[in-house]
Amino acid sequence: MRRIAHLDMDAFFASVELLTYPDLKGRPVVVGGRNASRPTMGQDGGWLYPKLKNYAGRGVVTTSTYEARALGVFSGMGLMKSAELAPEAVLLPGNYEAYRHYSRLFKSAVASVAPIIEDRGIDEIYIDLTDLLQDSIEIATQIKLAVREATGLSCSIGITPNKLLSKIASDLDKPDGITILSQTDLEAKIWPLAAKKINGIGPKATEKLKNLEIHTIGELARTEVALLIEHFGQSTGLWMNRAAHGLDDRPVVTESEPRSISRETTFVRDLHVKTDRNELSEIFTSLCTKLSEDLRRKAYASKTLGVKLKYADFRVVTRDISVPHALFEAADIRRTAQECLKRVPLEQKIRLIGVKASNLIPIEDLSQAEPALQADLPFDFE
DNA sequence: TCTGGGGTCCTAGGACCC
DNA sequence: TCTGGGGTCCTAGGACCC
Repeated sequence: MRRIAHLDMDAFFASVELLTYPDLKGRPVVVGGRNASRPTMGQDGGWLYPKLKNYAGRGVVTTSTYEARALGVFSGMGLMKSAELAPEAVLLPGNYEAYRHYSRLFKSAVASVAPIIEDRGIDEIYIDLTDLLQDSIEIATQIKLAVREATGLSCSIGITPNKLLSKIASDLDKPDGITILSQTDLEAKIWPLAAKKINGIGPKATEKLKNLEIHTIGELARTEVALLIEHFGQSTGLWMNRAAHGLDDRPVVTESEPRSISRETTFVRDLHVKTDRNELSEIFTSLCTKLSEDLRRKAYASKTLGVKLKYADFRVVTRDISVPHALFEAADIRRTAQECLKRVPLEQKIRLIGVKASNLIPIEDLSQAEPALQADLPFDFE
């Protein structure tokens, strides 16, 4: 039997901000907004904080403190809408360098206790505890202490036989909690929960399940697998059934290569190629330059370049193109992405543009004989 | 002035090859 | 003059996650 932990940092971005602004502790605080202003120092040496109600512009809530969540403000919510719910809440712009710094700190603190770690983004990880000797409760306590000593931050931990259950478990006692479950807890602790608590069941699937009168994980577990396959297809249907029974074989993956690297930006106002050509062109070039820098820094070249456009009405289109020789120079990216752009309808106003590199080849593998050079053999020997 | 940015994985049709 | 079955790659879109 495996023993897998899921660790989730509590309100991570907001909590990092509270380290800088400790007097905000206990108040509703929201992180988000691209051009939100930083707090300024007042006459008396105290901080003056910008309020949510004074923000104007595009943008969503990235993280909110538990006090803000109590007012109905959650991640992903538009800032203008959240200002109606919590006008007096403090709004801070994101400081991603600081978040990455604390992310590295907490992950290395965990590694000092339990080294088999799967990265799941900036604020959460899976940990394989199977080969450790101590009780789960002891390990969890030790990990939380190490994280707190390294960062001053709290986290919540779930420990169960697999990733699926641990992800659910870590959410059951938040913030600063520890939840340890075994398969025998399934009926009592997991089945009463909403089906969307299963990682992988999102808004669309939840809606479809609701139409089948399936709301909880228990109801999902008691549904004939044939019915699930009928509505969701073979692989999703089988997976949903297994998930509802708490079954999940996925290993903790400690290393992986990136599949794609991308840059995108939403404009302050919607733009049109006809009237805003120069501005668009400048933004497009700058995205290509940044993407090139990202590729160089991570030491990858790309054989498939793509563009993404979001129209004013939120429709999204993508176009991509594969090239015979992997590239990473800004000028090459710009030229190739331009080819993709030519195939996108541009009659309407645009709110977002993005550039993506996929089919990534590590730069160190690049000097190997290029397949294109060998492709010109005169005969087909088969 | 509702709705960010960076990712992963899956599906599905068509081209092309054997 | 009529019909295979695999396989891979490419492209576009969509669901989902943090």
